[in-house]
Amino acid sequence: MLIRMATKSKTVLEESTLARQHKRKAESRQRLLAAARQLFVERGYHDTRPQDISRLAGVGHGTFYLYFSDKKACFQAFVALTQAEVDALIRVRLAACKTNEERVYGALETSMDYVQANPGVLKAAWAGHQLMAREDPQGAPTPSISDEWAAGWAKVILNGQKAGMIWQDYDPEIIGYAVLVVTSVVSYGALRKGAEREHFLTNLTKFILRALRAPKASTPS
Amino acid sequence: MLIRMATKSKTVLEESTLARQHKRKAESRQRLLAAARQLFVERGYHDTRPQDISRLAGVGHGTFYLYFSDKKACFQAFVALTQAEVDALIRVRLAACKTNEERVYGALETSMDYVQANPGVLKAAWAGHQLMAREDPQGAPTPSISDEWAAGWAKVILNGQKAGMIWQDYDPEIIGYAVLVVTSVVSYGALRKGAEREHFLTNLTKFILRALRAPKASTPS
Amino acid sequence: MLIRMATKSKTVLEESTLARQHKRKAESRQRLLAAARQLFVERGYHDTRPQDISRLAGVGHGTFYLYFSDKKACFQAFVALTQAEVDALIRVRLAACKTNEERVYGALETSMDYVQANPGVLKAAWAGHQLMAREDPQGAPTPSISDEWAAGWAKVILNGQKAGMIWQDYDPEIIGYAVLVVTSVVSYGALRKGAEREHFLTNLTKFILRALRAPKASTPS
Amino acid sequence: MLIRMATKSKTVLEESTLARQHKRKAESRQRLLAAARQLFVERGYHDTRPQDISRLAGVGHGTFYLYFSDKKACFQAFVALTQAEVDALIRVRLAACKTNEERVYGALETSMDYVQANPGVLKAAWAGHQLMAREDPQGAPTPSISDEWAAGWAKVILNGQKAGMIWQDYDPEIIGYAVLVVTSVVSYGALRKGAEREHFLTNLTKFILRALRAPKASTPS
DNA sequence: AATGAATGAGCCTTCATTCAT
DNA sequence: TATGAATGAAGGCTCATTCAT
Repeated sequence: MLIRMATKSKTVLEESTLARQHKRKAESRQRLLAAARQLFVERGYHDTRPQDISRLAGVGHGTFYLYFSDKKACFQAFVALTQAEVDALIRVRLAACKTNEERVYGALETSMDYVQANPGVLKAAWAGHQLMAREDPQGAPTPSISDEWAAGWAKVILNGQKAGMIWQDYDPEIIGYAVLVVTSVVSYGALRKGAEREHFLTNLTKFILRALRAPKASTPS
Repeated sequence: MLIRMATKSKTVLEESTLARQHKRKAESRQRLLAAARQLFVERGYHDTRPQDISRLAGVGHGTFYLYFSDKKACFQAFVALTQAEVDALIRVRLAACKTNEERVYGALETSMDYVQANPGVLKAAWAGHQLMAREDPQGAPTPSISDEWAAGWAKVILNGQKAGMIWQDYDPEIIGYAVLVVTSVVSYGALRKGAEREHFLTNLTKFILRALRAPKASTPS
Repeated sequence: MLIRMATKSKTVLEESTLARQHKRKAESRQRLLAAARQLFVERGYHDTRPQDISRLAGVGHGTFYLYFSDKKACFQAFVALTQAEVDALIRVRLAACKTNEERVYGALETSMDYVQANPGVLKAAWAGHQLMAREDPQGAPTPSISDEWAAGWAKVILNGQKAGMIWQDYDPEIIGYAVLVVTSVVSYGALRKGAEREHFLTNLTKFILRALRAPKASTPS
Repeated sequence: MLIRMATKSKTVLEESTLARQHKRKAESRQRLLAAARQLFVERGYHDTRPQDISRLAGVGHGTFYLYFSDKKACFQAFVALTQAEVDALIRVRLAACKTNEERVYGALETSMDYVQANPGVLKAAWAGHQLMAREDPQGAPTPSISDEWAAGWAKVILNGQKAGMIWQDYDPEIIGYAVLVVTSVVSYGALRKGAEREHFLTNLTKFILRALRAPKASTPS
């Protein structure tokens, strides 16, 4: 009995030790990623050193390389994280939308919310991503953040066309890309000239909707 | 006699030397800029070294610093050159336009022509420009290429509004930026999927015009 | 009762634990040494990290330092082990030899057997040993593997001289070293050009014996 | 006339400038190689840093990489230099030899002279060379110093066999290697125990000659 | 004006070792 | 005893810039 208890307690101890280590490990990665995000945003890819990230994260230099094989790998993790965050937000928002108006407005507003809550993050992720592509032409052609989103818009447009809501003569892929680009204006221009959020959003939403909407309703008159 | 000859020949020599030097000086700068453009486009800002530019230009390493105080200065010269080129082309084209349709289509076509004639140049100038801005936050806030163009579109839009051709509820600055961004799609997406030039151009032109054009209902009064 | 049981079981537990611990301790050291040998041979001293050794041995990184104070200490343990192995084999073989012919042939064959059974081990031990010597000039002047073996040959030669079998004008130490070096050829050149073992061995044996054996003319008197 | 003089003097100036630069360039390489030799010998390959070499040579850190693409490349240059030096010395010496006795003795003496004049150099070149081989298994299989020399001995032996001076039952390649290894003893053991040069040389020469010489002359008696 | 050898601060990365558990 | 996350000094190398000619 005692033996079993001892054995068990030992096991418990080991487990808790392991658990604590795992927790610590996970924490370190989190802190590194948070620091990386901050610095990549503030200084850009080339002016951020692994050392800086480590110091800001409060860990040793070498620890960085326990979690990322590379400076590049760290950046890609940052990009992936950002992409996943925005993607999740938009997905949630769009799920509740029924009309294209709502979709466009929702996507724009969600992006803008994210941009305002995380100033510069989307811009940094986007800009750095372009660099990566050039530097490593034969490396795994990291699927661009934008490509997936543009494809999403293309699908929305195609559905709109089938329903007669969107001009039939559009090429969904091209226009999908155009819509994406307009929505991306929020990540660059949001805070310029103190343009107010509402004003900004309304203008862009109208712009897109008017460009898309087929003159069906207006024809029958 | 000997003196006069010497004097004269010296003067002549100096003149021709100076002339040649000026010519040579201008030539060297040209060649450096041409080399810089090629390399900045092919490799991007960070992966292009002054030494590479000099070698490609066929001049000594040190010569680079006779014409540019800095690597950064060289890049800015490249950006300014590119901007001036495109600007001139568009200006010429738009001068002959009478309707907004023509203006939009003309601007898009001119940009696309430039992009196809100089693949990657606009993209490189744009991308690198963003880097500069971050790296030197207090330095002369280099006027963005895009800002001027966006302002141009804003003016076009304002005029259109006065003439009742464009929705009155648009903020010219914001929509000017949106139009610019859509036109910039040509510099990124032009060659994707072998989309044919005509197809691409038509789609984007329609997109912009439909977004801008006010319904006839609003014209009367 | 409970106490006694507890006490007894505790004692039992301790004993078995201790026993197991000892066994485990010995096992861990063995496994580390085996892993170290493999890696030192495959990659050489500088390209083998304690972490690699630990992983290959299937123990934690820190465990390495429970058994070796140092990476260097681990290497020296490996060298000592290798030396001991070969030494034991040769000692056994020579014990049964009566003539110098047998001794030379036996030593060569034993070395070659070892080299073929453990490819690269002797070479690695030898090469690494040289490094150690240079890196730690004031440290305990690790007795060279070769020095002891050379001394062994010197003794053999001296005996041969006394018996009139070996040239009297040889300096046993120098020639001992020469013999050793020739025998060491097997560890470098054994597998070159697929030279057959027999051929190789015969050549080297003849070479050494002819160099050593005194002419019969000098025997009488 | 004056013009031509001016032109000419300019040309002369340019030439002398180029010449001086070339000279300076050559000098830097020389100094770097000399420093590299000293440090590789004193500390071995792994404990010598490019920085150390540069500092000892009296040039900047980066200058090192103007002359050697790599630390490894620098070491290989050192090895090649050493090999060339010894090779030239031996070649000169052997050219004047008529008998094998002279050849063996000459080669040994030359090597020993070199070793005494440049203590440790041969040893360092040899030892480091072995490391290189392991570290870069697929790299250009740098022809070993020893392989060429062994081949040289093999040729000597073959000729000796044709002339009936050397045992017919030897495989020239194997025995060539054995002879080389014995001669290499001088680079390792020369200064051990203060063995006197003459004594050492004589012993090794006898050893080799007795191993090689066929008992022709002694048969007819 | 032109050259190109020289410079050295600074970057990314590795790895032998420690220590909290 | 055993673990493995954490450490940070040190290494090899790059490249924007200077300077003697």
